[in-house]
Amino acid sequence: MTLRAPLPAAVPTALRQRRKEARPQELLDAALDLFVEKGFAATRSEEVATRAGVSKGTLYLYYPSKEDLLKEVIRHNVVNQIAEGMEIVRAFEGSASELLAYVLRLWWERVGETRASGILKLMMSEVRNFPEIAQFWIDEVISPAHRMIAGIVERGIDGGEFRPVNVENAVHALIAPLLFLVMNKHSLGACVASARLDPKAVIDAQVDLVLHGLQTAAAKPEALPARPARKAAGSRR
Amino acid sequence: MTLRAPLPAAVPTALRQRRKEARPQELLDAALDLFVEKGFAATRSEEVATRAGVSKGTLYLYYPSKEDLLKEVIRHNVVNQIAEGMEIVRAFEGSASELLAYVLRLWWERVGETRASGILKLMMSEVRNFPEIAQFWIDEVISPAHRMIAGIVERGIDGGEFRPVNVENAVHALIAPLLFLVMNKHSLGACVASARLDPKAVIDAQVDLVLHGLQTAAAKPEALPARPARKAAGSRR
Amino acid sequence: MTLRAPLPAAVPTALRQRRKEARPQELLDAALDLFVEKGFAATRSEEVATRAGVSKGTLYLYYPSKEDLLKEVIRHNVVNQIAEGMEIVRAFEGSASELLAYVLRLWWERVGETRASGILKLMMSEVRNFPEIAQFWIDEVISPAHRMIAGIVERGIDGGEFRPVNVENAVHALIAPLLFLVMNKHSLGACVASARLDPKAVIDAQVDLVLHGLQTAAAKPEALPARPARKAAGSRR
Amino acid sequence: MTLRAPLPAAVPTALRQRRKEARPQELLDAALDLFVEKGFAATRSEEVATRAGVSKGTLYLYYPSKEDLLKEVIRHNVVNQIAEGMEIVRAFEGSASELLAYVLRLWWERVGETRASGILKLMMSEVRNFPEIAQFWIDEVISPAHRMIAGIVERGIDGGEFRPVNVENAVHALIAPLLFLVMNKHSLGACVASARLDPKAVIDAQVDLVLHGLQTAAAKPEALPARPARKAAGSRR
DNA sequence: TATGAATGAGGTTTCATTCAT
DNA sequence: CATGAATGAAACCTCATTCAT
Repeated sequence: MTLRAPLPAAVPTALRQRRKEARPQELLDAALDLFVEKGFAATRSEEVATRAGVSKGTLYLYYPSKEDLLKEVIRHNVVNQIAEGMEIVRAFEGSASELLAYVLRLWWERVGETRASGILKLMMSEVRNFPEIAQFWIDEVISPAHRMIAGIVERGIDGGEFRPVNVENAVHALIAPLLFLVMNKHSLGACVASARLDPKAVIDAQVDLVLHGLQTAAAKPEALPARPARKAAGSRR
Repeated sequence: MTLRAPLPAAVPTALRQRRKEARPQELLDAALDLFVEKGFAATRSEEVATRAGVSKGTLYLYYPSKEDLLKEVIRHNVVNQIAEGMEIVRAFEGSASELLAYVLRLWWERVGETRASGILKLMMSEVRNFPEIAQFWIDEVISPAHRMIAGIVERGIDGGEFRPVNVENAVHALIAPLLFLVMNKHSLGACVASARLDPKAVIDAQVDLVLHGLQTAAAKPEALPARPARKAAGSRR
Repeated sequence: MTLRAPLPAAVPTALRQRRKEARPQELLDAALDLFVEKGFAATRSEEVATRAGVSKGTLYLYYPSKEDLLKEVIRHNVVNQIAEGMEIVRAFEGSASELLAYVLRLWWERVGETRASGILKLMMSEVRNFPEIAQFWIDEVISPAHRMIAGIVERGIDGGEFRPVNVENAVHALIAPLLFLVMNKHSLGACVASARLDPKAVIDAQVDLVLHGLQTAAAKPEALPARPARKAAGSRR
Repeated sequence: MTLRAPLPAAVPTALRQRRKEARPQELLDAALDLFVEKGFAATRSEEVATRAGVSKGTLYLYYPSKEDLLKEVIRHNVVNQIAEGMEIVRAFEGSASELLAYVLRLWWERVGETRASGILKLMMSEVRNFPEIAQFWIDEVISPAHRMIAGIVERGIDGGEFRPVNVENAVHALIAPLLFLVMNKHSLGACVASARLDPKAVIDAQVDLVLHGLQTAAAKPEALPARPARKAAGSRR
């Protein structure tokens, strides 16, 4: 929670200009962090301003109300996350198993590890107070993401690589651990060091497990080409 | 989420007595529902009182502050959930696969479907504001639950029924969809009908998938004795 | 601007009860005084509360917003002022001249001299900011009052006591000085002692003048039976 | 109340020059309009600037504070209104009745109909918040105006044209309807079309009525030479 | 015990004013 | 001179908590 010191009296033009243009982004970032950390209602708008290095009044120069700020935070952190993913999926040439493993890991690097992952927690925690956001979220995030994962699973089934499972449920099984990791990162894991999970390990294990579960007997051997499956070893607790 | 009508003017003594004894439970239930629905900060203590059918002042006769109420809500909804589960696991005589399937489904019926599931969402949303709860939650819920599931997985591995996977990660893979379902139930699924998942189907699919992933080749055929594995059929979207 | 001292810690029941019932009236009175004195926008809601002897919060227990308070102030001070006047007019048995003189003087005593007269200034100053009040004001005050005065003038014309002037304009001529006195009372007259008018004298003079102007030659002599017309004397400045 | 469009990108020097010199007047006009319409406290200084076609900062280059702006608005709209009137009165050669009728009608044309009339409403509404203005207003407006009207009335009495009434009160009776019209114009009449009065008709009627009331029997017939007295006829409502 | 009127600290938002450009 | 981004005091309003009954 590094609080930036208040602006010195005189700021050179160049810097002022740069800051002005950066303001919206800085405010949105500060707001996202705080909303995720403390919840929307428990975050004071002045805190957001202070963390972004401006005064209370300045925040209201950019966003007309705290609620508008929330909506903008969501809108801003949602765009185009999916489009890019779609492209990657389309271009990928390997097996469905490889693609799934790749996509899940990539998502963690691009979203899970970044500040944007907080949006997930924010939505989980706050949608019920802002139901008009729900549909937007479904249309922009949930549906495209489902379609993308579903496409991969279908590709695997069609190519004989996966068992003919119910696609929708397989999608849930693949998405659930990502959500699990994000929630851990932004709740318990943020409070208690010992509760913190190792995301990459969990994802690898999940990929291993689910692919094992999805694959037909014939496809099994090549299951996880990228990284060797971790054996239980002594860490079993 | 039964909203009780305001008390009629004259309440027979017997009923009054009964209600008086039920007060704490009613207050805790009302508080849980509202905290889960709107978040702790966004819930007014008067709302809790009103939903429990008492006046604002009465709430403070039972709980000295809103924060104490929150803690009591959590404490109250956490006790004994685990002990019982442990007993069931110990007594179970079938295969590890059967036991896992049984435990997951049972948990959904006993917790997921009940008001108590909200505690999970509550913790996800609020721990960071009440870090002193975190350790309690870990000690009373996370650790025992992990140990319980881990015990089953280990039993399966030791008995040659499961591959020798990393137990901890397998536990996460098994728990994640439960969390996924609970979060869905209490966030998006509560706003948008079309986003609502069918929990039993998701759990079945998850059990199917993960057991497939866990089991050694030899154990495969009997995977899901209780219910037939759902085939993808035309529902694949 | 006598500020009542804050309530002592313990107030006996009887008094508490009495005060609670009196609250709305006390708040409306305080609000009226302050809105008239400083204007709506320049009056802080806490001032209203303090002048009524309660805290800020209490004000909001009775009126959900400052604007609602204003509307209630207006509504409350407008009712039934007119109905009573109508009755008096109907029952009056003397000449139209006498009735006019009587009604104008009575209005000053019943309204002009009381706190309620401030409503007039309030309306003058604030209607444009609350146009939805305008029609209410016209329907409840302006129109009935006009009809009442017009009735008297018509009675005088029909009875040959007054010249056949345009009734509507005569009404304006009769009402204007009342407004003039009210505005004086609540603006300049409230600031500068020397600017303060003697309302009764002004009304008498106005009655004298307008009746002289209205009356036919035949009716003249009895013009002002109640009080002798003031001669200019030396006070002419 | 001409709302000026925002300045085009490039303004020819000549025009810019002209505008620059006109700035103070434009700002004062905008301020007067807004203060009259919304009240001093409810008018934001940015609105004034915008209506005058300049930026917020520019306003402060001309007037050091909103309150100073108000005072300047008043001072500016008050000067010389009176001096001119005095001259007219001195030069007038007709009867006192004619002069009164002329002066009242002239005032309406020169002040009542113009933006400057708003100053009256502004004073009524705001003096109590700015008592230091009160004396200025009395000295510059009230007293001279009274003296002027009083002079005419006295001239009439001295010449045997008017009855020897109390001059001061006669002055009030003559001024009241002007105030009445101004208040109507700037309050109810500005909100509700049906409440709008016809100022010239009201003034004529008032002149008619009061002259009738003032004049001695001998002077009566010539009462209103300029315009025919309006008969009640069917318009009596 | 139960009530609900009252309180006032604290949050959201506005806006007069400043100042670097 | 003119601009408009930035400030922060101050206004409106909320709500956790108290307390007399």
